[in-house]
Amino acid sequence: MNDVAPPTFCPVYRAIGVLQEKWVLHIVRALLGSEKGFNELARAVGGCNSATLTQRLESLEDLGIIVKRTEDGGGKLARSVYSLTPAGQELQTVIDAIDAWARAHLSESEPTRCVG
Amino acid sequence: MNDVAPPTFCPVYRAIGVLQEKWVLHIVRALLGSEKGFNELARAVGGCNSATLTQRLESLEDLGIIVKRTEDGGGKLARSVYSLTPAGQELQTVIDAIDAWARAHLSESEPTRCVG
DNA sequence: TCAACCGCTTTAAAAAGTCAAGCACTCTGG
DNA sequence: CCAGAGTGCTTGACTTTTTAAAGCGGTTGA
Repeated sequence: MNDVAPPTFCPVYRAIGVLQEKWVLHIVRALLGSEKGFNELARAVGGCNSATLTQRLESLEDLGIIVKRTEDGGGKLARSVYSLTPAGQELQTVIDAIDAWARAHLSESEPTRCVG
Repeated sequence: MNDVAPPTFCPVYRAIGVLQEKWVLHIVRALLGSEKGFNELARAVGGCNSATLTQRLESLEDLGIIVKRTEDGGGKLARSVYSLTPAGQELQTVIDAIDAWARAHLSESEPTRCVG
């Protein structure tokens, strides 16, 4: 009846809350390679639709994980470029950990047609 | 016109797909401390409802990340106990990476009322 | 001019998650 | 003995999130 107060309310909890949002890790991973434009990023992520992507990009920017830069490519056409902040780049360690785990435990019984 | 085939279709991609499901990382984190019963786990995770929890637990078991053991506590009352498989325990590295990142980049401007 | 790219936004529908209640059962305390 | 609280879930209705598909204003290239 008496609800127990959230037992552990630390940064980790918040971080998990951020990173488990759909597409977030994919976005970060795509951006770790190189900065990208909107559609370019959408293609790299693979499967995320523009509405969701826009939203994720906004909240990730609010969190200081990515930056949006609008570059006036010489003349008219303004291109938006998304890239990781230093904080975002440090998520590399997280991706690496996932990568290592995945190779060790996920590549066994699955199709895993890993191109490249 | 020609749709590009999924560029990277590797274990990592799958792993991210698994780990970004809502509550999954919380569940793993809770279970890293010690094995737990259903309601106990629900409380440790904090905020996940039973329907979702049941579902996550099932898929995590299918993936070989957790095991469900039904122990006949001496007499009648059968208690379900969930614990991590070796594969699941190795997610510790992922949680650690998130933890480290969170402490470095998430504890700055936020309330972060970390009890304990 | 027309088709194809850019970066998005909109709208409606589908999928996912949540709340609250309840079931069947056991164990504890007055 | 029997209410009350605990166990592990399931169910159904409701809300939130994600989705596909289309579209818009603009540019570039054939």
